[in-house]
Amino acid sequence: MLDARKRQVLFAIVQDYIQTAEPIGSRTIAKRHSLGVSSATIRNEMADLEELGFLAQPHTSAGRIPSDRGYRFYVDAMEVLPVLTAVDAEIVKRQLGGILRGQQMMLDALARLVSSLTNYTSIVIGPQPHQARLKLMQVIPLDENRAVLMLVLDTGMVANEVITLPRGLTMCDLLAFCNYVNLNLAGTSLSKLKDMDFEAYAGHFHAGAQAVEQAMDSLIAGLSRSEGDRVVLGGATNIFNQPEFRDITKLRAIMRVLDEHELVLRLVTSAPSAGASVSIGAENAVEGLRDCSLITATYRLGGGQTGHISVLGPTRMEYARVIALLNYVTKLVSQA
Amino acid sequence: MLDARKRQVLFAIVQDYIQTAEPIGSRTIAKRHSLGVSSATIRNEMADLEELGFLAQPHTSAGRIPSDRGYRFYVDAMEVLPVLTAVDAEIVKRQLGGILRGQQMMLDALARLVSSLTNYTSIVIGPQPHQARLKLMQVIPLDENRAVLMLVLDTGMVANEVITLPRGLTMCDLLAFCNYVNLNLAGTSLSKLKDMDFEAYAGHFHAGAQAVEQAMDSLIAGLSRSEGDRVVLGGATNIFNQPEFRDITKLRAIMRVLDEHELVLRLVTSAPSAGASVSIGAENAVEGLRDCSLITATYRLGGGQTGHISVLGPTRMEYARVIALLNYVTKLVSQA
DNA sequence: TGTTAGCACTCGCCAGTGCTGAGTGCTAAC
DNA sequence: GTTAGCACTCAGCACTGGCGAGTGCTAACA
Repeated sequence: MLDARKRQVLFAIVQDYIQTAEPIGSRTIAKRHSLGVSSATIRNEMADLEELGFLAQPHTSAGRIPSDRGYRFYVDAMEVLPVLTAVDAEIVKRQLGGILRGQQMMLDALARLVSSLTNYTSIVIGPQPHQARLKLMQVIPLDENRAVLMLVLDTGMVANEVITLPRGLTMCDLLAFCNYVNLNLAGTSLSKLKDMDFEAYAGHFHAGAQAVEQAMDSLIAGLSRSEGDRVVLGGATNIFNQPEFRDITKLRAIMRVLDEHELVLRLVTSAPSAGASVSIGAENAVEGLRDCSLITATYRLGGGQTGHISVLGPTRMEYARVIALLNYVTKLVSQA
Repeated sequence: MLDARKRQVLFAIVQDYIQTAEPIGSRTIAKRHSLGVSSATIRNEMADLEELGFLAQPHTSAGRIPSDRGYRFYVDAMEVLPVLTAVDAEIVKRQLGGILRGQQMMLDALARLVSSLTNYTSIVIGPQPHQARLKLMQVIPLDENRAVLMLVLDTGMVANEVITLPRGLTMCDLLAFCNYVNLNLAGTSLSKLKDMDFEAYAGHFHAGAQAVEQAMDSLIAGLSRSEGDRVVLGGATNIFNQPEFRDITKLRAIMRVLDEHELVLRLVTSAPSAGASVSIGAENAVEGLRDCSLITATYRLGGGQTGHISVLGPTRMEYARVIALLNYVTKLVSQA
């Protein structure tokens, strides 16, 4: 597609621009990278690359910057997976060890780790136990008319809610209902539970059936939400440090996107799940991320649960390093 | 302290500046507020007010803007509590009703409500059950070597964690430990539990005592964290809309403060808890909030639990409206 | 004694100007 | 195919003068 020298020139520009955030001129390349040709030759190559759509010129007499397509070519050309420096790997291993030792995975600690290592904003999506099934329901009386309702899934996930007994519903009734659920619904999948009508099950109470129905719905909703809504951001303020976002309107657009967790969830989970996937600039479906790149990697826990870790930065992103990092982190998380 | 006309002039400037965010000139006041005197007289008053420290002049030939002290005087002078407009009250009542109906208080829904009504950033601090006591410990086996450990407090708060049985620790041992805890530690306060050494209690197991100790510590830490770490932000991006924060460095300073939840917690909880407390500009101990005002109100649930709702905005804030709103919201929350 | 009109003065803002330097594209020579 | 040289372009910067909003001061007035 591109001859060897064009690739060298393109890669030189991408790498320099990632470092400096300044348009790169032909003389700069001739000096900093020893390609063995003069700046004039590089100028010709650059003109060709621009015509092919790999480079862009902010204005007539400025240097060139990579276009989205240029970055795309650069990323695709990294046929060998970029490797992590030993230092980075050591840091990750040590810190991640601490995070994973606790039985519960701390999504926010994970997000913080990734963002502090990359200096970009990180997005962590918690695992979604699609196949989770009801293990046990429990009622724990607190006093005469309050009790904790509790649902436990076989994945170990727990939802609980305090219920105040409405008139006509006794603690005994509630315990009976609980027994009934345990006898008949243990092993039912979360998605089936979601569609279930508990008012019918609770129907043999004289009153208070709706209250029970309402509480159960809320519990199940809580469980399914804590399934999908597990979007955690890390280092959102790192965006402020990028010179391309010194313009406040761009910043605002990005922040607005990050605020909408459902949107973020869709964006991240729609990435192909093999290895680290990169979407550059306008490749992002969302208008506000037109100047951003998103790198997403997937981790897999036992039991078919999967989650994602993403890094959001400007298109001028340290692709190699971030990809290496995400691959490493997801590998370690998956092994835990 | 200030004669009637000086107060009128000061209040006029504060109110106009809150609306326009532009320095206010003497002619503007003479026209918009019918004080019955000419702009020249107002100029004299303004010069006096500046000398007294209530006003400031961005540069020689600009209008005046209120200083921190000016805002402070304005706020203190609202001896009658500002009232909420009927429209606002209606919105709050309807929306808050929905939020409070669910048994668990949804802190983030609350934060969203307050920020959407005020167009500022809101900070909600969840209730801290200082006096919470252990109600019950439970072990729910999931399979041969995994179980959910669960602690329930008398407030209805629940913490749970999946534990994988280490070598030498059987499910029976774990259940025995659980019984032991229930017999001996029910009714113990959370703060005491925090200092407790469970390894000793679990000591009659041949092995696995540390694993239990570790899990218990993590559970208790989780409970005390979900006690205090319940800092929820709403509408953080609203700050972007304020013209005074078009400068990105100020914005960054504020965001950095908001990112540190412990700092925010200290800041908000240190406010005097009677009514709505206002801290203006440099009154905020934190450097980054030098240009902000923070209005904090406290809500009280049953059982001595208290929490806070704050609104963070520029010093040029709609004090009256926000104070009225916070008073109303905290009243409704406290009644629920 | 307080209030007011008038006037000179200040200063931010804006548009226009000229200069500089970085970088390009083209051409002719190697 | 490569290179040196040169004319050209254009953003950025500093400087300028005019405009307008607003002030402070003074002298006259009630």
